Amino acid sequence: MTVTIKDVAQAAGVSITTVSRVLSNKGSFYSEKTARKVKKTAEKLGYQKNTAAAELATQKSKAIGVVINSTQTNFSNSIIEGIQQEANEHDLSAIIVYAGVGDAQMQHRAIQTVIERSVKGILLLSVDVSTDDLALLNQAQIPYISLSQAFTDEQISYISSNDLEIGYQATSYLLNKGHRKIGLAGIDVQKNAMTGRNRLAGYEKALAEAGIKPLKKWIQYGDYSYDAGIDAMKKFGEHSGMTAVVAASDMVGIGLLNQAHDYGIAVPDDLSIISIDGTDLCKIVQPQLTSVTQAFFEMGVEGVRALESGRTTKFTSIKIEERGSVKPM
Amino acid sequence: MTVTIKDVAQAAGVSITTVSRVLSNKGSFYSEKTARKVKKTAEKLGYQKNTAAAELATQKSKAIGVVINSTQTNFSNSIIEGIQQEANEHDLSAIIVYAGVGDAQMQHRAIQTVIERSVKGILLLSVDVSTDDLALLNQAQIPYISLSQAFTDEQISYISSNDLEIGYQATSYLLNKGHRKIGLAGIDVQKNAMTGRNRLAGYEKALAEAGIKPLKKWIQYGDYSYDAGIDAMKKFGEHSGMTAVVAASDMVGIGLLNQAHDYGIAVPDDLSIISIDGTDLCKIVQPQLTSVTQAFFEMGVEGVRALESGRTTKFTSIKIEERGSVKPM
DNA sequence: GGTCAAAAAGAAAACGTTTGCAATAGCTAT
DNA sequence: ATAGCTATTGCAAACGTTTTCTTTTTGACC
Repeated sequence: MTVTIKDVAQAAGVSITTVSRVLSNKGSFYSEKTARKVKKTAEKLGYQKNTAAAELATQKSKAIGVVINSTQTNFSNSIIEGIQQEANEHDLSAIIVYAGVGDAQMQHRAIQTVIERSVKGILLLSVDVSTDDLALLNQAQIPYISLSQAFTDEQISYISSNDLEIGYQATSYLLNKGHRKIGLAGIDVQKNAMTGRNRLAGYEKALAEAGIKPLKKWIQYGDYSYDAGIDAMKKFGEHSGMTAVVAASDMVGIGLLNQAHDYGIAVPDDLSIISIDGTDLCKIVQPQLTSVTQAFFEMGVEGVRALESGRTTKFTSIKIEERGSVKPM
Repeated sequence: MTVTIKDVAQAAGVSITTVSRVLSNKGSFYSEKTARKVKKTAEKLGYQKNTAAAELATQKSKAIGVVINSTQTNFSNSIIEGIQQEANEHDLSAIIVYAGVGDAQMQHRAIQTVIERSVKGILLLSVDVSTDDLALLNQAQIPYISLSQAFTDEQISYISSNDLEIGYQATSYLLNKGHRKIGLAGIDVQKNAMTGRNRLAGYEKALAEAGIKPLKKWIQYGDYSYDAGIDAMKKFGEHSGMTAVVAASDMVGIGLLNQAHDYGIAVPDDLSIISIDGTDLCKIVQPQLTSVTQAFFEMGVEGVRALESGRTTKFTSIKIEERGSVKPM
């Protein structure tokens, strides 16, 4: 029923070898004339390549697997776009599979799926790799890279922002604006990924350098979500005495913003907020959120490049974008 | 290097047939004892199935292809989650390919990619199918369904909201609240998809039933984006006389909201806004946006069900969610 | 026209599964 | 013990490509 290379060969009056060579552009093993003929009949017959067969024959895949944790989706789109663009460049296709949210079993299964498709490399998007996952990954002999999250475990390569630097710069920025009582909201320090712990370390470092010891209540943990922002603000309370907060993500920043609004705390007049991520969300709230912006698109691009060229551990750039949510003391 | 079914067979002292049957759970063609033995050796050797080979042999795929237009990404996540959940249910995996934004060639190529992987079905997410795409799709003999967008072309099955009804209900809701001068912002009526035209028709129908003929300037076209919302509000101007607007999407709604804010127009006191989509974005702006909420997750679920069961054209439910952006006259 | 190298084309094996069919082993009923 | 089952196992072909190795064709040169 489906038309194969064989049908094309027959119709064009050549061997399947020739058809294969023409259709996969294998240099100059054929004449221009036959090439034209083959291409035309292929077109006419509506031939579609069978990737499964090709990959089986060549023993290599033209696909990269992307495993994505669907929780923090507001920046993963940018990463995926970066991946997609660079993949196109290398004539690769991306197979994206969702790992659910916080479901260890589903996540394991997602990894399994891409491995079984014997992709040439795996990109892990905000995936909190477990020991089991790691074992599976290593056994499969397929290169993999974590995107946007760093791990202590030496064997996990990653491409991400330098989270310590993020925490440090965000906090320093506020210090430079004259703030002294600075909070940190929404970070998660329980995960395998180092993200939360590193940002916290950066925050503490900047504060320490300024001779400030943060009160315990200045630091509110959470899962980077909008609700975590709301909760953090509630924990801070209406009269915290704090003048500025570093939000662990844009969503946390917005949660903070809205709860502050409910409390009648004006941003940035009464409270300054700087959020981490710098996605488009920052621009659609009022006031717009000043942010430490990460280079998500670039992470995607660099991810596939690293897969192509061998492993690399690398930080992507960050920059502070000033909008309207921070005011000097 | 990679361990195959053959290695497992050898190590376990059985034929590859038996291994194949055990590992793919083919009923009771083997004894419990051998099954255990095979499974154990497979595990020990770190065997991973080669999906390409399996799909080639069975002539059928356990994957569905999802082609997604990356523009309107704020609701596609929900759809994808629905797809993913239902796919898991059916032991299917989803291959997601991005079609870029408004790049006809890249879109065509994305469709090509999933076809070449001979998936068992294709889901098109907010893809504005062109004539060329359609030809390709039809020729491939693979069932496909458009999600979230309907087309006039009879041959394109779709699962989406009833856009006429959306426009009608949104407008009627405002009419019931006593509004008379009602605008419509951000719709696109140029595309192949009927979305924009249907919503416009619903809007006009509701107005007509109330005996109102909309002024030309009440209707502002756009591409469903945040900027389209900003632009629309600018076109409306500071003194439009309108008391309510239907926004073509949440992003448009937020654009409207912010530009209104800049003009010193209070929402909902001076202007009511109802937006179409009802994603989480509605809840993170101030005031929260009242919306006609679409069942995106359900679209995803129904999409893979339809692919499993044969084609269906079907509308998913919509409902109005009252939040803070509409006020009775 | 004959020689020879280069270019073009083809035959066949290989990739790792699944599966129809054949073969064997293990029973039960005689 | 034997025929006749059934439950289990194995052989070998098939899936649609790619690629190595051979063979054929072409055409440039004398």
